[in-house]
Amino acid sequence: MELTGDSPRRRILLKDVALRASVSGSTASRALADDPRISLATRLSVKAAAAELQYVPNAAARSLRVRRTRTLGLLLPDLRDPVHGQVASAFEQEARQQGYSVMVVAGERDVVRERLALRIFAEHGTDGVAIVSSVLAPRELRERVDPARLILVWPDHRSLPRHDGPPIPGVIQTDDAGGVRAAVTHLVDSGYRRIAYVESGVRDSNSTRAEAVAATLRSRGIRAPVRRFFAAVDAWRAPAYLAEQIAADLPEALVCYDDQLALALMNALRDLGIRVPEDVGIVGFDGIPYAAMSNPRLTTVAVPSAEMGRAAAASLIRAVRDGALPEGVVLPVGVVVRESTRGGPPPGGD
Amino acid sequence: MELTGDSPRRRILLKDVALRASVSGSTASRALADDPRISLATRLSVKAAAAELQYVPNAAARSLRVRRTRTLGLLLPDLRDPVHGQVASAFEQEARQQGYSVMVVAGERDVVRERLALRIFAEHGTDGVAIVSSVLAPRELRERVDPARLILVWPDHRSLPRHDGPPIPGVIQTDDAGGVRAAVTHLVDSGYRRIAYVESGVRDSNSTRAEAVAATLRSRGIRAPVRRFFAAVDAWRAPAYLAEQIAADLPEALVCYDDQLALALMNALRDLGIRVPEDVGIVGFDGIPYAAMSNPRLTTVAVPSAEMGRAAAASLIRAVRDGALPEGVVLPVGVVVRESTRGGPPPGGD
DNA sequence: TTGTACGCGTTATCAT
DNA sequence: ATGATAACGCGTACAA
Repeated sequence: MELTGDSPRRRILLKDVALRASVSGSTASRALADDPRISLATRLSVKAAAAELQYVPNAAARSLRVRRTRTLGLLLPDLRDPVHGQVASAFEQEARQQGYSVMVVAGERDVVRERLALRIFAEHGTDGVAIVSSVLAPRELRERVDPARLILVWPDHRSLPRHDGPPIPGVIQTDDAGGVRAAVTHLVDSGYRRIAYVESGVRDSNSTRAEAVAATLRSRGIRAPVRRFFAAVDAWRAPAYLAEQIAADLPEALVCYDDQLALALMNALRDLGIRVPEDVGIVGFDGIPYAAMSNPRLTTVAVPSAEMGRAAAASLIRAVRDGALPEGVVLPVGVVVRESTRGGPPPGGD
Repeated sequence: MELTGDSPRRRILLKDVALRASVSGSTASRALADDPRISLATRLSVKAAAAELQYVPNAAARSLRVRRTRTLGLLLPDLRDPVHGQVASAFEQEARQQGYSVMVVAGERDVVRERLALRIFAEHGTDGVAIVSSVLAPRELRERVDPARLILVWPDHRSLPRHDGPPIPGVIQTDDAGGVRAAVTHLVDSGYRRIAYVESGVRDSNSTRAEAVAATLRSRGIRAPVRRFFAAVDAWRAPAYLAEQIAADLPEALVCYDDQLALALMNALRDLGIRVPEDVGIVGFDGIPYAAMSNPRLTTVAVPSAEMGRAAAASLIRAVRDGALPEGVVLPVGVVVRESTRGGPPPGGD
């Protein structure tokens, strides 16, 4: 069976290229890898042959040999919300620029799905994995994934040491507490006193923010306990009930778990005839683009989501290359004062 | 070298499992695959061994053999915007539920990057690929990717036959023109006459919408040519200049390329003292969640983004399984009337 | 500078 | 019902 049996577009193999360039398979392989031991002439002719035949190397075969896939695993809670979309986007972009592909899995804040994701990554032999705000404990993560090839993108998390210690290798953190502190300081400086926090779900990041609100108020000598409202995880879809609760005992300002919730709440409060910021000040968290376009524009604690994704990919690739975790990073988080709180700039800014 | 040489966590192989269960490699393989020829007893004992050893199969080796990767490629323009985030999310979710992993690449509306993506998919041997609104022509796509394993998620696109013909196999379309028609009809019925379209970039989907606006107005006997404003691709980031242009010759209503642009414009017009909908009506496109939370809430043409992603994954998997493209799909697109146009419901609805 | 031969871990064919 | 063996496509140690 010679050249005859080429049925509908058989896949081109390395040996086809080699044959065409009249060299051996190994030479072809080396030529394509720009091995300096191969003469420039043959290198060129092999590449020409590869181009003509539209040769595409088989990643499976290659990774079976070299034990690397040039693939990264990215596990995050959800691709829908702007923050994680931004993180994923930046991660993928950085990875692609460095020659890595990325396999994404949305864990949906579900333990089972997250474990499954890790298994999938293991099966596919991703060179490294990055995990964004998982519900699995860091400890379990490091058990299931080679810790030397694992980057954690973690908001200021309770189960990790506080950010004011040294950065933890392989961990990208954000100074959530610092951001909240700045926001609450802004509120207090603007004369707000009766400040409430609107919680969301039961995630750790929520507690961090709640505690930061309370701590800052305490440090400013405001003794009344901070009022807390509880929103379901997806409350932003149907915030009417929550808005009513809040309206029934309206504080002077609301610090919300995130921008989605803040925007939804602002929207629902409007239906109740409550004006922002005249009747109540509102502060969000995340700094999504829509926070800058709402009416009134939302004062928020802005997190560098794109930088988180980029840094995660960059760190992960370095970890893969060096075989050791790079320095951890703590990214700054700051308040952006807009129109939903008093003391901000006059309308028209931003 | 017996059991001694197990240096830092050697990876567990199938033969380790086989050894532990005292069967051959082939039996182990079959047992794990639930091959009925293997006795139930050995099947169980093999699985037990695999579990104890935490065996994880090597996908590279497997796909080298079986020529399938249980991996899907997803190429889309951008993971940042809500629409594609939604599509990606639904795609990944459906794929995962059916046992497939997904490799995403953002093409960023760049020809080179899109071609690179296709090559990456080819190298990794994805079982199929889905392409969302690419800038590459369908023709080129079908040249570079096996057309029997290629799903196109295509808004009502000029280079494809119109949606009112039969659906095209392997293509998920949306009835963009129909949606725009409904929106413009709503405007005309509400008394709007001088209607302008705000374009974005030079993409085909833009033309489809622009033409649909014009055609609908014509069919309603409005003879004045529709005024067109031109926004750069990323105009929503800095819409002030565009807003000034529009304000200088204010039409009665604006139909915008998409919601982001509409929201940004509404925001910028506000700075110019122009009220919506009193001074000008605004219609968006996409139906992103924030359109429902703006002030005033945005009237928009809603596209079923999640369903697009889900359908794409489902179709692709069927294509992979059956070796042939499933029926095409045309998804409905409808106008959602809110507060940014007159004739909508009174404030408080939605 | 280039070619030969082997092995990566798995599944499938063929024998038993 | 199970085992031995070959093959998937590539990279590389070794030989020439």
